Amino acid sequence: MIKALSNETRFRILEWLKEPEKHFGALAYMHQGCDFEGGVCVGAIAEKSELAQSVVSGYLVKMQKSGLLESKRHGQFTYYRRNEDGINAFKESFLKEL
Amino acid sequence: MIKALSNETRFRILEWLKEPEKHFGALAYMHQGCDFEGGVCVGAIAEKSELAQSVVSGYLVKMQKSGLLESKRHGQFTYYRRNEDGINAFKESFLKEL
DNA sequence: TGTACATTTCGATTTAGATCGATATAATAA
DNA sequence: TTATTATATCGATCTAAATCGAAATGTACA
Repeated sequence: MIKALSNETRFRILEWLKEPEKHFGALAYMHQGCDFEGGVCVGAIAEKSELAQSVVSGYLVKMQKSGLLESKRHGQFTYYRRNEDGINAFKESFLKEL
Repeated sequence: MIKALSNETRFRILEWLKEPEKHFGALAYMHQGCDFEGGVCVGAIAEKSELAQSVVSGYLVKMQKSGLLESKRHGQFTYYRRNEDGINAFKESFLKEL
């Protein structure tokens, strides 16, 4: 997880996803009431980060595997959002071990 | 600082330095009452990490510049110890931003 | 002063990470 | 079924990190 955070773009993505409505267009993220609130689709994150779509796709997979993000496929879109449980667990172990 | 922590050896060094007396020989670290208590010399850290001394020297410089460690030269030895202020500041900003 | 030892710096090599474009896969819509 | 769009994967290239041994620097001491 530390390695996932050690890249500046990946770090920023995690910040953007704290407030999707502030950083992404209304069509890019899933709204209140849906079954994956706060999730943002890959293309929107790629556009915002100004990196190739393939790069960002790989980043997101990596961040999910490390426990920073969680994802859900919805039709042709894959939505990613913060995995708050994973992040909090990381924070705790970080405070203890460091 | 995140990048400094993203290397496993560097991370372990920081852990070792939490309890120098448990991880290093009595001659390797500075004892209570001296002017740099808890400091461990480069050679001892290099030996423990099983990497070339030149590698570890570079690591320690990097960790100091990032704010994780502080150092003091004492004769021919350079002693390194945790920079608790820097580490705590990092923890705080980490909890807030993440 | 010159030898011994600790540390740092340097140059070279190997490995890992970043990044892209092209292609493959998956889902939708005509 | 075919064309379109979204995402994921692949192969190639370039850059950064890891790592080593050798040489340079700094310090102590005979």
